[in-house]
Amino acid sequence: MQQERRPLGRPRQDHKGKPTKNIILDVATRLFLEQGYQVVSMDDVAKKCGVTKATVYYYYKTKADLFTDAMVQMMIRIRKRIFDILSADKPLKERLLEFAKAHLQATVGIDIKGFMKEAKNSLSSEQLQQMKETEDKMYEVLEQALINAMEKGEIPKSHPQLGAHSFVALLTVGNYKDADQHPIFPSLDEMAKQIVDFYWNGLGN
Amino acid sequence: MQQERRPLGRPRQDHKGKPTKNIILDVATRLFLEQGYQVVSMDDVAKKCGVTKATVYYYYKTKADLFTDAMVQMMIRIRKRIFDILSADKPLKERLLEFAKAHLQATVGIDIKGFMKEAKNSLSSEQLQQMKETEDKMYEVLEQALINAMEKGEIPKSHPQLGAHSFVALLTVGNYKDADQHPIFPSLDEMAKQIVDFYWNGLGN
Amino acid sequence: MQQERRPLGRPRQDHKGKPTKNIILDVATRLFLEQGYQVVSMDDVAKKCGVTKATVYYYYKTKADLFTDAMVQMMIRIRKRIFDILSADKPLKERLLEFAKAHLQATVGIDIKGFMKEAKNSLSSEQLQQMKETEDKMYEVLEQALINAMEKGEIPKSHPQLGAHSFVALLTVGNYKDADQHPIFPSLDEMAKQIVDFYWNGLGN
Amino acid sequence: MQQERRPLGRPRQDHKGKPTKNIILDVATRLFLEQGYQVVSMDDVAKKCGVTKATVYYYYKTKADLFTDAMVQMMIRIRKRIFDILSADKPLKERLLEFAKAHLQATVGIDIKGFMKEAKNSLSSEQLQQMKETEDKMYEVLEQALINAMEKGEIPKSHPQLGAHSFVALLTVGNYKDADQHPIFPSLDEMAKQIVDFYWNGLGN
DNA sequence: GATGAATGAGGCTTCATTCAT
DNA sequence: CATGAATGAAGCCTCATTCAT
Repeated sequence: MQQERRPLGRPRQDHKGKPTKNIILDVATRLFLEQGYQVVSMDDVAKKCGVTKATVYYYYKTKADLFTDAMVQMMIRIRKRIFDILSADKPLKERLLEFAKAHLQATVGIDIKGFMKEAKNSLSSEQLQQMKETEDKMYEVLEQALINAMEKGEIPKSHPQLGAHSFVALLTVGNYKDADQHPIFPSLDEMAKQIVDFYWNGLGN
Repeated sequence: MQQERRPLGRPRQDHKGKPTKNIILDVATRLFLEQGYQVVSMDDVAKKCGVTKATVYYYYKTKADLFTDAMVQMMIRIRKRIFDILSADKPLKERLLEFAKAHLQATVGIDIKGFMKEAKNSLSSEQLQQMKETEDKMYEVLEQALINAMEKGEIPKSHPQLGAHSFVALLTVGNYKDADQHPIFPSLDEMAKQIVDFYWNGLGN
Repeated sequence: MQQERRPLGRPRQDHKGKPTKNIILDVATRLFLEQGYQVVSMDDVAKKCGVTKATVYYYYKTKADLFTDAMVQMMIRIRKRIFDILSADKPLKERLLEFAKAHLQATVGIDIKGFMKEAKNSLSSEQLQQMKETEDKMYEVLEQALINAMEKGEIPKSHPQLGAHSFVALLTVGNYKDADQHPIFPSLDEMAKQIVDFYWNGLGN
Repeated sequence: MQQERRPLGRPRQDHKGKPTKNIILDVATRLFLEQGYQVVSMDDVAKKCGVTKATVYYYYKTKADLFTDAMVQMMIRIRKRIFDILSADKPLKERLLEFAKAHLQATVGIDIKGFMKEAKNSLSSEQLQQMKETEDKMYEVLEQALINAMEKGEIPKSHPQLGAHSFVALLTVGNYKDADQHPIFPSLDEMAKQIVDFYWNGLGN
């Protein structure tokens, strides 16, 4: 239950102690996020884990299963982190700023839509459904925070679902780099601040 | 060893009007947008075109070439459409609304970032660069419209690049559907209006 | 999308004795020698082995790998046989005669030069180097026998490397057949004798 | 992408006045000798000639035809050169030395045996026969020179066919390079001299 | 003469998946 | 638990060849 606290810096290759199934899931998550569903092969996962393909299949019946589990678990973890950040006893704007910073620091941009399009032909409808539902729950956390803020009069009443999705959509702007690899703002903090300011205006404040 | 005679060669000119190369490019564009780079096979493209794989390779030396050309040409077309819409002699907000409607009507969400991540290991750096540059030019059209509006005092001065990317990012919200396949707003027009309103506030108006 | 169930997987152990990898290597060696690198396809090899292409790739990552291993192992075997023949306690000329007979009986003419030219664009430089070195070691065995004979005064002192290569070159004459399929001498033994006599003179005896 | 750009400024090989068919044959000969039958494609030949594949097919009905013609014409040219060299009014040994030098200077080692093995599955039996016959005629020139020398008492009487083939076989030693790319003798002239000396002894002189 | 367009066949390689051990 | 061995399917790409123009 207790999520291990990640020290700052890179996650290392060091799979000591962890049960094999967890190693596989972690490695798979990272690979899928970095390269996409199709490009990552079961053998890639196995090799990075230091086991054989057959072992991966021992834990996950199909690649689609592994992918679904990886994405779902990841979204659950993200939801928890979002929840923690948004539960702090601070003004909403400050909480959103922290949310933005955390999201932009994550090396991977979580583009569920993109992943779903790529995998849509390979996943069963149950699996797609399961991912969709987990994704929805992620957004609900943010929605709820907006609803609470509206009820407390911290922000004007408006469509909370639109608000939640807009915020996450705006965050993707932070990952943009132009043809010369320059991001829109040089520092992550500046980027986060600008996005939140823009968003805050958009909410009607 | 005897060679068998086979009925090969150029079939009688089958003039349906469009040159084969264009057919291929159009079909490929559609398939790539719908399913992503990896999932679409050269054979898929060929079959949908009613030609053989070899014919596709006659016009495009590699799958990466076909993909790059498809994406670049598409972005050029989109840029033209954006330019036309934004060149109208109307208040900016109305032009943006039209932009939004047009974009949401297009069956495809143009998620260049997602495509690039998926294809990044398959494309040459020249190809990636070419796509990036074309993408930048797309955004520049919107940026320029924002700059003009700022100079005319139609909107407050702010970071036009951020503004351009934010707008496009917000549009993606329009494609969202929840686990029950419900979009955030039932009608496209309503969706577009809400997004533009939100955006308009974000610009500081 | 539903995956179909297929009856794949490891078939019941079909122990004919030789491990599959050895079968593949042996068959590949024979095919490459008979037909050359380019003409032999991985599928040819697989079919002659009674396995599928994928099985061949399970043991050899590329065709070039399979070829290199096949040629190297073969040259090592040949070197051993040459060594055995030349190690006998007999006059050099008799040993050379036996060498010649053995070589002419072998169905394959070992034309490393030819193989290398054909494969040179397909092999990595490491692979070419490995083959070259193994080839050199083959010749060294014959060189050493010549050096020993020179030291014992059995033949006049001369350039042993030239001597070794000349002998092998002369042996290729034995495989010549004219347009009517007639060899130069009707019997192998006669052919061998004539070549060795010619060679023996050439050495200056 | 546009790929026109044909009309002006093509830095192509300058095949001046020669008729197209000759250009094709010359280019094909060179390519086949350098790389072998299988590796050279009709398109390779066409491109090096500055024409299209269809043009090559206009002159040669099949690749096997082109190959056969190329090889046969080449062997005829070689036969002429051998004939010229061997017709000089000099002692046989000197003529052989010149033969050897000329052969070793030619960039390509003419290994008909190797070519035939590689092409054997692709050529018709008529084509194989034709090449064989032309090859035989090449050797006959040398045979005849040996016969004449025997009749003049310049060399002992022996089997002229064996003598001819042995000489050509020995010449291949001149092209050998070890794993470090060192030939047996550093200079071509020295190599030729050593080979001819060895051969001369072999003839029984 | 020469070419542009097209094709069927086939070659190399990868991959998800299976199953006996 | 874990793996080694195997496979069918499919994907990318090349090539000899053909034929209308």
